Amino acid sequence: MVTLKDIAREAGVSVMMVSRVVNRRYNEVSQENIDKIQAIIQKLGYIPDSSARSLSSNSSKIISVIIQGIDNPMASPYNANMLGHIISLIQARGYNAMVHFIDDYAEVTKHLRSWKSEGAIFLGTFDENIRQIQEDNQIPLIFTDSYSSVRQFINIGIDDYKGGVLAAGHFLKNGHRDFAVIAPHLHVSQLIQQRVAGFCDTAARAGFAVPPEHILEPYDFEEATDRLCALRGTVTAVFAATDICAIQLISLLKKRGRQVPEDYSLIGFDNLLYSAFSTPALTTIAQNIGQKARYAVDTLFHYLEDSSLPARSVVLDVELIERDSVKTIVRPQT
Amino acid sequence: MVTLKDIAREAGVSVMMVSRVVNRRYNEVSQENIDKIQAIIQKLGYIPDSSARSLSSNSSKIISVIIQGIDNPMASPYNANMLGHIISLIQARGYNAMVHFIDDYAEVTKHLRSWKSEGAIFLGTFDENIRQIQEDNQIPLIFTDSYSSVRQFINIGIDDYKGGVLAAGHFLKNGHRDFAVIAPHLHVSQLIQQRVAGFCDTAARAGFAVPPEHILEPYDFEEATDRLCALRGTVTAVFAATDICAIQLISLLKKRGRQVPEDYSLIGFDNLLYSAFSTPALTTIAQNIGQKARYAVDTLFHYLEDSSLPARSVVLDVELIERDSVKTIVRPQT
DNA sequence: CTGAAAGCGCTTACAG
DNA sequence: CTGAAAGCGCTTACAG
Repeated sequence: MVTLKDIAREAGVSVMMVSRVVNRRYNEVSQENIDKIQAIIQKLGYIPDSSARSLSSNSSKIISVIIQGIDNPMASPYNANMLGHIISLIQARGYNAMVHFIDDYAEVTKHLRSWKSEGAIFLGTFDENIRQIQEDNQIPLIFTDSYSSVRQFINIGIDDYKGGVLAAGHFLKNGHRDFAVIAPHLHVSQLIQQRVAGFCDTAARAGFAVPPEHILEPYDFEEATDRLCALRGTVTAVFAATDICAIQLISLLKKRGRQVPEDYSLIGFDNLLYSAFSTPALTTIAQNIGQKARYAVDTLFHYLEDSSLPARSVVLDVELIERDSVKTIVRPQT
Repeated sequence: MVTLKDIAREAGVSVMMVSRVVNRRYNEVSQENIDKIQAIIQKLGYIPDSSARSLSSNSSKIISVIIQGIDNPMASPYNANMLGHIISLIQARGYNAMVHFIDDYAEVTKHLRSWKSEGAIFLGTFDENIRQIQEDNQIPLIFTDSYSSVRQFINIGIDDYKGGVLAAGHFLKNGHRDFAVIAPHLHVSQLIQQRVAGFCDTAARAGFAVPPEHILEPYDFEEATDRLCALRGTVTAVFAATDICAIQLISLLKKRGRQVPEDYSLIGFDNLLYSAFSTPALTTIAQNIGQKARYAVDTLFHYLEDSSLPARSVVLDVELIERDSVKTIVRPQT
């Protein structure tokens, strides 16, 4: 292994001179030495040892991405996309990305500390543990899509409530009055709760409240589809709180002889790539995942540069993407 | 920050004693000291410094996952899934996963060396650079889905050729004779070439060779769909070398007024989650991504434990999953 | 079972 | 512009 010492010996200078050149502190070194040392670095293929650097300078150049769930959270295209963008952006800034799948929040601290992570970005629902995580780790922590009563925390999220409002509004505009909601993880995820609340509040305000038994939290999608089909009355419109849920629903309804949008109109949430390719193409609430990732990383580096800044959260906008999964019901004049 | 020294002072023992306890070398320490030291570790919330450990012991406990492409390679559900499984498995063994998106293979060495990665798993097409990467890095390197003329390299792949054979066989069995192939990255990816070769060889052997102009390498999918529709003759069956390609094709054909399977029968490759939910559900060649990830990680640790083992590659099996995207053509007896 | 010494490869802080 | 010294927090190798 080639070390600073090797370069120094070869160049006939001190280790410090080489260190300065490696770190581009060129104004502290004569041009002659810069040239000589760089040539030798090149020749010997010197690569700095990051762990030594981390130990002595107390800066690791590591950013951790903490993802909730240990059973392949990448099966979610949303997580996969966010992670992909985040890693790209971290790299582009010359930092290294360490990824951790976490179930037990106590693991978070262990991991962040042992590698001296300079900051962390969280994907998933950490709502309950945000306070504790923050107390244990005095580095910039960027949460995404979190809702928490903690006053000071940095969150990059979207306007989930508005998404629900838009979905309900679109159904109402198209003549729908009998609604159902399919909301995975409803009881644990405030994000899902917000989407559902936006939807239900809007429907109720228009005089068409969603009965509680029409709000389904799937145990699995097969079972939820059965429950949906078994609902009394004549539900014509279904709001699925995630696209993954919506896409599977289309296929499962089809298996039961029901068509979207003929039998059920459907609106999803997220605007994943596949939503455009389903049949029918899915009308959905779009969020811009690339933008969200960029905000998360930019915000993190913002705090890395100035840790005294006040905690500032970001709420990104959402919009309705109209495709083919909502049918218009023409009602007789009353 | 709490260090070994702090624990040692508090316990009235040497730093070495604490180090032994931390590393569970219990047979080298009296029970009395074990108990005392563990209690203090607990009380002070000691977390070992990984960079110090890496520097002094020359073992980092880091495994790098190198993924080809810098423009969000996670947009590919295949990559996302593999990465997810791989990270889970690396973690489960008490190692840390560092993820790097790479375009320039020279970056690989820089990254692996600077963090003293103990091993690496590669996703993507590194075929051309495998030899160089291996020469530069004397650690276990596990490639996936690679084809290379390098004699000694470890690859975890699937039987891509057989996948093509199965697809062609299924079409033939269902009465198809006029074929087209859509193969993204055909000219750069030997993996795709294998799939196509298996398909074309089988068709040709049955007397229904695929004309070269029927083998389409898409620039983008819109354009490829146009080219497919414009083909002379009466193509009835299309082999898409990836599911992503197949799913988009279904939707793009529909926009042009052509139905799958009525106008074109279609077989994909990979059996991604969404293949089951497309309309029609996609007949495809299945590979087991979880299994492939497991082999990759198991093989890596195998070599970590005994670096003298000979390079051994693994070829996993594939199978045809019949769904609804292939129609049977009944031909008049001749 | 226990501990003092040296060293991993780098940076910080200082003196010149 | 240059370099000698000390130290980051741990482990290795050795002596007892």
